[in-house]
Parts: sequence; C-alpha cells; structure tokens
Amino acid sequence: MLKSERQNRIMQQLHTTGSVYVAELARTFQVDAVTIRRDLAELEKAGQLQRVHGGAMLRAGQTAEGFSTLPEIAQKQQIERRIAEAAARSIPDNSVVFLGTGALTRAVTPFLNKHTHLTIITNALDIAWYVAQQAKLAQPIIHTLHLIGGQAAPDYGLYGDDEALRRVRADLVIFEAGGLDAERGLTHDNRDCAHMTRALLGISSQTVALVAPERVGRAGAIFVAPASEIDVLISVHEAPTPPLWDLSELGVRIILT
Amino acid sequence: MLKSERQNRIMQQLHTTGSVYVAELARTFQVDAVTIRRDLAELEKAGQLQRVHGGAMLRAGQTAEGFSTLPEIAQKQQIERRIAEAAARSIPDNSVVFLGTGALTRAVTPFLNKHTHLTIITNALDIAWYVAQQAKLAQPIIHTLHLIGGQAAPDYGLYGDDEALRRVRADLVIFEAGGLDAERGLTHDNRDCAHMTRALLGISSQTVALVAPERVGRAGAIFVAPASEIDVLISVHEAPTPPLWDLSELGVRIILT
DNA sequence: CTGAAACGTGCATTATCGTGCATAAACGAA
DNA sequence: TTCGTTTATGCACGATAATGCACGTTTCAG
Repeated sequence: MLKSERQNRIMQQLHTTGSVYVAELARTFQVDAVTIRRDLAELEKAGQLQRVHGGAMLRAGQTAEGFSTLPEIAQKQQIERRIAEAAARSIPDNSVVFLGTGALTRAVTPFLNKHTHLTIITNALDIAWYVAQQAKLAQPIIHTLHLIGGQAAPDYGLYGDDEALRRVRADLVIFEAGGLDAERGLTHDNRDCAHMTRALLGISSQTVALVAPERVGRAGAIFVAPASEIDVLISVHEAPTPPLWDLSELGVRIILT
Repeated sequence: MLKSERQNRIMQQLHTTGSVYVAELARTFQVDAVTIRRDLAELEKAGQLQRVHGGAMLRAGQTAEGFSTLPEIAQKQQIERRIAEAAARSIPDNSVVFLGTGALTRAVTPFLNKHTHLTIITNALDIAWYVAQQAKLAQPIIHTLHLIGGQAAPDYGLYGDDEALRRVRADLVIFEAGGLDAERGLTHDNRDCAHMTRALLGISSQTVALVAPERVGRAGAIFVAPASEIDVLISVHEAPTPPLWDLSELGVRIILT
C-alpha cells in the first residue's frame, strides 16, 4: 500500500469518527506504530489534523458534527474508550456478536480489528457503516457484517423489524444501558431502544452491558429486564461501588477498567 | 503495445481503483519499471495524476467532483448525474420510494432534498448512511428512512432477508439494471442483486429502471424478469435506439435525458 | 510517585527513483 | 537503398524514500 494512500484513508477515518488511534491504525494497515506516527506528523504539519497522545483528532472547527474542544471530550472519550476496549477483550475470536446502538457500543468497533473471523450483527446504522468502511480498508476482509433492518431513528438505531431479530442468534450481545440498578433492573430512556434490548436478551447465551459510570445505580424511564438477566457489566472504577455490590449479589459479573 | 495505449490503460485503472503501483504495472504490461515511471512522469506533467513514491494517485478532487481530464470518465459521471436527476423528478412528493443498490441509484440521493415527506426504503448501506446524514443536516427532518436488513456485500448491498422485503410496500421502486433488452428481459450480473430486484418487482405498483446507455439492449449473466415488468426506463440520448423501440413496443415508458 | 504505554530518534535494510548510456525500431531525406 | 534522426525501451548504478527495530525519554492514569 502506498504511503499517501494510507494517509488518505487515515484522514477518511478521521472524518467519519472524529478521532484515530495510533495502535489501531497500525493494526489495520499492518505497519509499525512508528510509521503511523510519522504519517500523523506529516499530516499535522500539513494542517490536516491535530496530534494528541495516542492518536490524532480533527482540529477545532474541522469536524462535521461540531465536536467540542480537545480536553473536554478527552475526558469523556477516555472513559468511553476504556469501557469499549474492555468490551472488545471480552469477545472471543470466531464468534457471533451483536452490537446494539449507542456511543459506548459504537466505540467498541475500532477495537474489533484485533479479532479474526467475527460475525457482527447490529441494528445501528453508524456501526454498520463504520465496520463496512473498515472492511474496505483492511486488505483481508475478516469480518462478516449483518444488519437488522428497520426504521432509522435519530440515534442511528434501526427499529421495528422484530421478526428479523427472531431469526438471528449470537454468542454475545453487547449493548448500552440507560440505567442499571439491582432493584430497579436494567432500564432505558428510549422506548425503541428498550424494546430492542429486551428482544436482544433472548437471542444470546451471554449478555454484556456497557454502563457509563453515571448510569450505575440509576434508573431510566423504561424498564427493560431485571438485573439478573445481565451476565457481565462493564464500567470504570469511577463508578459508585455500593450499587455494584448489589449487582454482584445478583450474579452479575463486574468488570471495571 | 503502444505507449499511448499503455498510458490510457494506466489512467483507466487509476480511475477504477484510485491508485496504481509501479511494480504492479510493470508486471502487467511486461515492461521495465523505468518505462512505467516515464509514463507516470508524462501523465503527471499533463496534469492527469499525482505521482507518489511507489506509484501514483489521482489528485485531490479529481475523484470526488469529476474534474477528470479523461473525457470518458467525465462523460460517464455526467451521464450518471443526468439519469439520477431524471429519476428524482419521477418521484412524487409524499410517496414511499424504494432505492436499490448501485452507483446510479446512489446518485439519486443528493436530489431528494427537493422533495417533501418522502419515505425512503433501501437495502443499500451507503444510501442509508447518506440519507441519514442528510436528515441530520436539514433541520426539519422531512424524510423517513427504512432499511432492509441482511448481510453486507462489498457493493454495500444488504442481502438475504427476504422476509423483511415481503412486509414492505412502495409507491415506486427505483433500481439499476445490469442489462435490459426486449427479448432477453431485465438481467443482472450479480446473483444477490438479481434476486433482490426480482423481489422488488412485487412490492410496488410502479417500477423504474435506471439503465446506463451501454447496458441498453444488452444482457447480463442472470435473468431477473421479462422487460414488460418494467414501467419506466430512464436512460440518456446516447443509448442505442433500436432496442429502445422494441422495449417501447412492450409497453415500457422510455425517458431519455 | 510509579509503572505502563506512547513518543522521538538514530541506524540499518529494503524498495524505489532518476539519470546516463546503449540498443533497436521507425521515419524521412538524400 | 542508405544514412542520420527521432522515439521507445532496457540496463546499471548512485541517490533517495519508506519502513522497522532498538533504546532512551516523555506522558499519563492510578
């Protein structure tokens, strides 16, 4: 692969996701991390991006989605990234994994190029688009992508085709929780998302909930399922511990990162 | 092989793949790498490409907007746009329209923001993504987007979920033809795409086929349906007329633009 | 404060590049 | 025909670019 070709694709990914990581790029392009760093240095000198520790971002005003400034998102993205990476580690090779909607779940996708022969099922348009793009970038197309249809919602979720859900199964479902509490169970704020998550619990033997720290021990508007339905909870150390103990009592395996 | 012939082919490949490699070209044309480099140097001086270490790429903006100096390519994109715009004109407001896969169909999407209250159904991941992005930009979300699920193919098509297709209907289906001929009917080169198109013919009262001029009167590998199933054919004046007459005889309405 | 991860840099290796020179075919004028 | 010129191509070789590895330094989260 040509150097400029690689750099073009880096910029391409940067424009679709808002940020790129050195280690991740090195994996997808099968080159040493130092090569990626040199690429990023060149692109930065050309004013095309802003390097940060671990990767690069678009400079302020360059992004389409109106991202805020660097330090601001760095905090939130850091947590997001930690959870996402832990989630990716919980995925075995050669498995079928369902990814639900949401930013946390979306953050898992960049780490999937570590795996081989995954089958990815999703009802999120943004995740599907990202995975498809990744597949075009990496020379050996290692993943199979399957999309659940439905009507597109503003969160890029595709909802409404319950029939299609009944015809798939997965080794692992990974979804985001709107709220998770031992007593009040798994909850969501979005009706469609809640309905989808409820259906998801039935198609897999193992369920993984990604929970932002501020969502631990809290409850959203709509009840989805009792907390005991969750097999694994992934969050960060910043999350409040008492609710986690209660969840642990119910048999939920807690992973903090 | 003549030098100019070789250079034409180089440009041709460059426009289809986006980049070319010196070593690879030298192998395919059975010439020394020096010769290829001299070719690339000439083409660069003529402004047709951008040389880089190891090969060459199209210059920025040459792919996206079609400012190519290669007349064939520019013409091809212009034809695409003409057909797409005519197709958009054939869509009434407040209707349900199905868009199939393919570059021609994809080209229709930019023209859809003229309409009000469309419901767009598609099985193409790229079209869905584009429409969803558009919806985020335009403040009043005027279109409803519905996606047919399935397994993602390299052409961004989602195939395999025939059940989901049976549960939708549309006022209009717009799809691309791999070939269209009065005698041999509507054909495709891709099996999945053919299957999908066949299913599409049943869900709508009106079917619109977008046909590139070189596909008129020709036939692809796989038979889809008799030509009489097509209600409207959209192509350009450059298309050969005799096959169009035959199609007109069968009741197909011909729109040339 | 500390360990792990990321960073930058020098060096070695490999692939690619540019150029001068040689060969050969095509072409036109004597 | 014959000879000089032009053009296209190949080969050789010193120069340059791209990349990986190693090692010391910096950054960052806990």
